[in-house]
Amino acid sequence: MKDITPQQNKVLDCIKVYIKETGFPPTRSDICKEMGFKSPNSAETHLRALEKKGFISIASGASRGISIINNDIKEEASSYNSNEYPIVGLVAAGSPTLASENIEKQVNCPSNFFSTSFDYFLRVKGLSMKDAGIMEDDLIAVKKTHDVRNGDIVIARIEDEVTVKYFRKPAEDMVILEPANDDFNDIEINLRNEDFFIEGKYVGLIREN
Amino acid sequence: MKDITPQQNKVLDCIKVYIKETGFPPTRSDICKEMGFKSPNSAETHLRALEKKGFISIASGASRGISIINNDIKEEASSYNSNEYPIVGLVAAGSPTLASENIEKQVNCPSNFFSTSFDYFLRVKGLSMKDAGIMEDDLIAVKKTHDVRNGDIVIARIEDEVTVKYFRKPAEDMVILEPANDDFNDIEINLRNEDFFIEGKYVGLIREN
DNA sequence: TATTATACTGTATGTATATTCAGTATAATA
DNA sequence: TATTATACTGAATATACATACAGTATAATA
Repeated sequence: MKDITPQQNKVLDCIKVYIKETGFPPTRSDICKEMGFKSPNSAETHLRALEKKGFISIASGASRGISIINNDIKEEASSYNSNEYPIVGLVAAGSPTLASENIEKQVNCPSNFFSTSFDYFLRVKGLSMKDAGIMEDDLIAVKKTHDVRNGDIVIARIEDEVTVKYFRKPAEDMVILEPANDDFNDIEINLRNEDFFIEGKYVGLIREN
Repeated sequence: MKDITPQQNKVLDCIKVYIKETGFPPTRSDICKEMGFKSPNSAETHLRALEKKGFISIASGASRGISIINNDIKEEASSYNSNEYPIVGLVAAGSPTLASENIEKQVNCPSNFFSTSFDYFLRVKGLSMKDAGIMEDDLIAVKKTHDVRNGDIVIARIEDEVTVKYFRKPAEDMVILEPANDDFNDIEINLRNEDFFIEGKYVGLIREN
């Protein structure tokens, strides 16, 4: 698809606004009023350009026969790609996080809800991340990844226990998990001795009150 | 609103289908083709009945000037219960909260996302509710209501300032707004002297990281 | 019983509207 | 340099369309 010019974009926007406000598309004359044109042909040529470039379709002969073609993938995703995401509890035993017995329920949520994509929600237990604003029973959106950096809030598994903490790696064989609450202590993990696994990364939070 | 007749409902459906398929509303003649009428006046009288009963509006003089009037209840019940909600900033001046200039953007969110329905998202400024897990730049889901109880987290306006705090009403003419942060002090409001208004109630929270 | 709402056919008409033709001007390509 | 795309004004016109008027018929109210 060819690039839209700034002026054509203005015309396209003005059509969208008109439809949103009135419920039906504008005439050439309506576009002229909105855009300040003095000839209906100004609107006509813009419409033909927008049609040629695939942004709208024009029904021949019909009045107000303009319809917006939604070929913007991102836009389409935002309006229609609403998916079910599982909510899992903080499972103590070393069973797979997403095993069906751990799934509390499925919630409907737009896939692009947070700036980063995510894979599931985790129901938080305890107040170890209180000062980061993560409270008991909050749902945190987790992106499954091993690529985490110092300062990230991670979902980690140590031996059989799953926990949410700040991540810090001061040495090649060492990881420190820091809570955001003075009542809790840092957890030091020696990667040579202990069974340690990064489940994923915290990318967002939802709280129901 | 008066009851719709079966035939009028057919006409209304046919208009909705036409809009969905073409992107613009039908003419009287189009309706005749769809419905099998032989006179444009058949469509006209149905349209006038639908207008009178509040199901559509008809722009006078405009071709295809039909627009469907959404009654909210029906939409919530039928469609994918996914809606656009506005995000508003904490507006200092006494301008209406939902005025377009205050709307940061619209986000798509299932309407039943939180256990309580809500009307808009408010972008939080400051850390006065930190110990309640409400951090700077969080989005709190606000339900517009005046019916708040002691202990609720409310969105209130004092004079020209909007704030989020715990609500307590120890006496008939007094309200105390309590922050959830030791660095902040309670706000006492004398309802007889001060301009005080409850914008709504906190029912949920979303954080993007 | 008279009136009003529903549910149509059929004709007519002014105007709203799409669309073509004729120009002017500028910037970007080939 | 010639050509094409963009960005307009201005006028003309065939037709798409809303809408009024004149009827017919049935069922539901008042």
